[in-house]
Amino acid sequence: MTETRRGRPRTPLLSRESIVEATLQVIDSEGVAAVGMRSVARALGVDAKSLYNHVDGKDDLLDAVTEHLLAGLVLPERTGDARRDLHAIAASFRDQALRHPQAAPLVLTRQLASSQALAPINAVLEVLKDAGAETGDAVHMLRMLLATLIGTLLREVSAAPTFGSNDREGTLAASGLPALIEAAPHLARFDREAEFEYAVDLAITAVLHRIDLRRAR
Amino acid sequence: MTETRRGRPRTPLLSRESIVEATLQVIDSEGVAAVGMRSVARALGVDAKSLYNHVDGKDDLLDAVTEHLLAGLVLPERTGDARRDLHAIAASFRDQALRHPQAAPLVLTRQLASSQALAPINAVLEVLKDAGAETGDAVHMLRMLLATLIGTLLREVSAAPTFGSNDREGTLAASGLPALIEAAPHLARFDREAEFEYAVDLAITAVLHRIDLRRAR
DNA sequence: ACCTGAACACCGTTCAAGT
DNA sequence: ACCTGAACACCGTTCAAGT
Repeated sequence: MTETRRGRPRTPLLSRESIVEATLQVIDSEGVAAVGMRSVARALGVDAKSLYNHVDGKDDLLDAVTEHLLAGLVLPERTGDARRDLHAIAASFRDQALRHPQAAPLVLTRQLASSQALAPINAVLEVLKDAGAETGDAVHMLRMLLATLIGTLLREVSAAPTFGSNDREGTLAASGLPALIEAAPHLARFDREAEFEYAVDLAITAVLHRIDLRRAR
Repeated sequence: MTETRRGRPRTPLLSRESIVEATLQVIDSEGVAAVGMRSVARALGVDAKSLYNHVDGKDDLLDAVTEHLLAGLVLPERTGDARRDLHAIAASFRDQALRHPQAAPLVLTRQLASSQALAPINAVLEVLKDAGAETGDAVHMLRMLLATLIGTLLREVSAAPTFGSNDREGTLAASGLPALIEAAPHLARFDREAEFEYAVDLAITAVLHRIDLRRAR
């Protein structure tokens, strides 16, 4: 009966964006394992069920966070030097992934068909193509570069097993494995930045080298 | 008072080993997300709380599964050919990881100081050293190889974003990104075995090439 | 359109029993 | 030594309200 009654508008308390930001707060302060409908809602001073008006569920929430992070990636200007350009793309991906270190596993691990994820892919393909790679090869190279990048970063945020960093040397020394014992001092130290540079540089070198080989027929 | 009374021995229903095996059954049939104290106990016809007599909690249970899988890795015989040997180690790692495809993320992702994990590390270091790598370099190379291996396998079991496989070409075509559109047909196909060979071979080639460079001073 | 109360079917884990 | 009943403090999610 009173359908025409224009009630107070009441600006909405929540939005997908504000929920994503609150989730990032939870992740930054308590880790990704602490993310839940209830914890995120608490950070917003709201009931957990309210989130369902803006988000499809927990899984969709985590997708939204991942997408948000990927969207923040800033692609570097092309310089014309393939090595420099690939390096710059990798570096900006790393920068973005490490802006919220606790959230990194999301970005590195979640399968996302999102358009946000496509821009960096396109950028890498462009560089490879201009460097002389045939399209089919470029895709294989892209995948190899991505694998190295992801594997390296996963390790850096220490969610992957590479057995170094704070492995106490004792375990290694007690292993009875000679090559391991000899390398123990090196395995015990881990310079994140240097390790990233090393792995990415090696991968890029390999790719560019292979392009040259193919071009020479 | 009746302490001397030797009651029926009653062979225990559970063991750490049997629990691990039941967990693998759950993982194989319902995925790693379905693992829980209750689901594993159900597979054993036992109450969930009983598991706590053999396992420290859910996290320790998953560690035990990871360790069990790593322990099953069979290292190949050395042939003297570094390339062949590295390839064989990578292949046996992949074989083991794919024996329980749903469990692969565990093996690829869980930080484990376990001695089970050390044997393959030692094997790679040995090959690199015999190929002429200085110990410090060998550790960097090991980490790079591992990163590529893990990144590739994560993608293969489709827990990592590389944007191919069943990405419908439509999304790519609609992206408006030229290099992506051109590569769409290649991005849409993904031969697991071939992709693995390609990435691992590229990484191994890069490492062996760098060893040669260093040896030449 | 957006938020919540009541409610449901789950979790992992502790601890005091029981045998 | 090993297993469980009772119990606790959690989960994600649905649905029928309320405004």
